[in-house]
Amino acid sequence: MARTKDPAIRLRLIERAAQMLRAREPITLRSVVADTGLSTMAVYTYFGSMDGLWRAMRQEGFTRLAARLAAVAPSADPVRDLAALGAAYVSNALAHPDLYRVMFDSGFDLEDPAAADEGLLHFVRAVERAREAGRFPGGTDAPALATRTWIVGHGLASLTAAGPLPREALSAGPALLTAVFVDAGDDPVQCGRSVAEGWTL
Amino acid sequence: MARTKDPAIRLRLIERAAQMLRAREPITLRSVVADTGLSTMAVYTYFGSMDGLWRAMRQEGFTRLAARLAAVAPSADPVRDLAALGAAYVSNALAHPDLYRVMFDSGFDLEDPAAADEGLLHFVRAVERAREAGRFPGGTDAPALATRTWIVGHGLASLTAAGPLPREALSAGPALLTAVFVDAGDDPVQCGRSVAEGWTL
DNA sequence: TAATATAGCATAGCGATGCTATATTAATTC
DNA sequence: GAATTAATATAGCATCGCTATGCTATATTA
Repeated sequence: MARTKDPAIRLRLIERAAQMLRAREPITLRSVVADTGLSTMAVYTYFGSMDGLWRAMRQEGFTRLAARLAAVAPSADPVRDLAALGAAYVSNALAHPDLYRVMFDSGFDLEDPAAADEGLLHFVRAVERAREAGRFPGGTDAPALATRTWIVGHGLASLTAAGPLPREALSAGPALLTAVFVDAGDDPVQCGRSVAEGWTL
Repeated sequence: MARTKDPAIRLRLIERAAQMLRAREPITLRSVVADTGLSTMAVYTYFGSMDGLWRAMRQEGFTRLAARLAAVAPSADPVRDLAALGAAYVSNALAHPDLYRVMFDSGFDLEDPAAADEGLLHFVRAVERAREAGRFPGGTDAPALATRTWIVGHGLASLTAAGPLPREALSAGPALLTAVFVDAGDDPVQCGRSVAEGWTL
């Protein structure tokens, strides 16, 4: 047929763009391909448009987040794990604040929305394990409770990593998670211990 | 001296830009002044740069939000008022999702940051009234508790108005607020009533 | 009241942007 | 090894934000 696309080039462009984003350098059609030996057409071959490149970067952000959440090792205490997941979520946003901001820009259009759902799934599974362990006797279903945890994590991450709140505001994390989990039926004292144990930034 | 700036022109440009933002039309230097009888220089006279116009729009967003929160009439039940403030916050984001997104873009640089603080102050005062009413016997100080409420509100608003969550996710609002307020020491039953009463979208 | 100073305004143009049309190159298939 | 075809390189287009320049209108002053 003809010469084929090289996936490595695609990854190199995404990585380079992410690096420029971190360095707060302007990401333009010509600047991303500069010094790479590639021409501007590479962007259109691999991403269709400049918007496509941004979309791919968002995707990459969610993929990395999912990997970060997957690296949280489940323990015998599922509520501790939930707090650890929340901490990992916020920690990821703090480590890559600009990428985190881009992830939720432009109406959340991704190439593969399932990658974002996969991240939430880690929370859902932890909630289910907590329920099986009898920690959440309340009637709230697992996806709803996982979503509440996500809402808290996103609010905290968004306002501290890419917003007006100072880093000290991160101390609100354990308190908020404890409040949500106790509301779901967990014992206040035990919950406080579990959250404190899991929340490590 | 010379001819003077007309504040009305400034407002007209901001309003027009906000309208184009809502209509999802591209906001460019030339498009904002098109059909207004003004030249492109007007933007630089009144805002210094295109970035200045965006900054002014963010400011306008926070001003409208503050006005919206100020319109929440305090009642005899300060916890109800807190929920009402939260609902007003989310409701404002839902009514102007694009403006809300812009408000938290670009590193949160505003002309007058005090306008944003003023919005938070409504929450702080409501928390103080609740404390005086004996609803929050816990030791958490008012600003911290108000910030927690804001974090929850922003997480909910950000993910539903300008994010991936569907409108049904708004039902998490009362549950989250109740969890936070009960954690602060309020009676669960009374708190549930107050929040349900105040949370009107 | 008339001259002057000055701030706002309109115009034109610059460099840079995202994108596309066209020609060239290189890899695959027969 | 020729034909086919997709990826690449080049050049150019419309438009972007921005600024230099000259003009106009108003406020101050004599």
